[in-house]
Amino acid sequence: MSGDTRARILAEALRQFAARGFDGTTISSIERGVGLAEGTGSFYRHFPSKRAVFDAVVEHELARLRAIRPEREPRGADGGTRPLSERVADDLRFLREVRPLVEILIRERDGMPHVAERVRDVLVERGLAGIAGDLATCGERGGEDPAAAATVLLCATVGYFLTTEFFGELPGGVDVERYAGTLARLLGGS
Amino acid sequence: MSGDTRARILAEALRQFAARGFDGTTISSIERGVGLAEGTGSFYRHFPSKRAVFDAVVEHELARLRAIRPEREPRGADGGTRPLSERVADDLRFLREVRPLVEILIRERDGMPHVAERVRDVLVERGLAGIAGDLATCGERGGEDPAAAATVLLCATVGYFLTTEFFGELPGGVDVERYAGTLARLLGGS
DNA sequence: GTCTATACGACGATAGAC
DNA sequence: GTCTATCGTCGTATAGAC
Repeated sequence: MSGDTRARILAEALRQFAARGFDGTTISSIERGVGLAEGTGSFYRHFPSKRAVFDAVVEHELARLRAIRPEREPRGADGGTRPLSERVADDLRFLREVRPLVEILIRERDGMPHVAERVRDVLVERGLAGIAGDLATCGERGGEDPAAAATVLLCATVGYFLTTEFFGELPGGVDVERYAGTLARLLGGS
Repeated sequence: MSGDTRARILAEALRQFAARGFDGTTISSIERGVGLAEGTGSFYRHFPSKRAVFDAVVEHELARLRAIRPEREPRGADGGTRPLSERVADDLRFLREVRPLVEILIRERDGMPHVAERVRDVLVERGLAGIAGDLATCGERGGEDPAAAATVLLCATVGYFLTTEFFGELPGGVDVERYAGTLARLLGGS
């Protein structure tokens, strides 16, 4: 039960960094969160510094997200191209998993530009490439400017996620399925 | 030159709160930013506490944004309905003005839920209502679900803003005009 | 591996001279 | 209205007993 204290610190630190930021999180509050006595330096038996646990949290999250990122243009045997609306719904589910790291990135992106770049790589770069592929393999109209249409698809997806997560429920209460369906329809997919 | 120290503190505090957050901003750094000697309590001759200047900054920004928010469904004499793409570009220009307050809101939204609600009102609520009006007055197709189409328009606009501001340049380098034009075309507007 | 105790610095805030 | 000086508190981190 005590051998995995390091892992419990990692999970607790992720929660607190995402909720209250780096400065708003204290060693004492992490200790309390994992059941250690507050104010004692027991934390330091597992990590050498606050910054060290922060870096470890980011690395751990990046590795986890790379593992669960939805596959684009599946190379599997089925080969069937799923409707665009289902792919948008996939992306929105994936974005929910990314939320803690995005929360950390938004608060702490100054002073950690390398992390910003790696998150950007996982989310934006691969997202756009995959979305452009979606539009192509679906054979849908991208209009006269398919590259810009792919950008619209990406921004509309990320925008729905950020707006609902950071500003609360959307007016009109458009849920994920309805949103994904409408977006796909506007882009010409089913 | 010294009578407006209070106003200079307000402007400097806005900059620092947006760039480094509430905790990351110190009274000393504000004093230094406005030319006062660092570490002296001169700040306190103008505001009673750090929290007080924070609240004043938020109020000041909210008032400024309400004043410059782009008018929807103009009641002016011209009466001409501008193309949807120009309205999207208007919104994106407005969002650039909102950036400091959004930056503050994203970092500090816990512990100031009333502010989150007021910003949400200025941006999302009125934004959606105005956008729905845009779609209606433009007489464009919203597809089979005009309300959801309006939500897509809003999220695509906010998403472009947040993605470029927080994650840097978009891959493919789609600029504002190209993005606004493509988005309007997909929604059926010119 | 967890505790007691503490050193050290940073920051918010106040008192009071000028 | 700005400065000098200082108090109190909190947070990171370390030393060392158990």
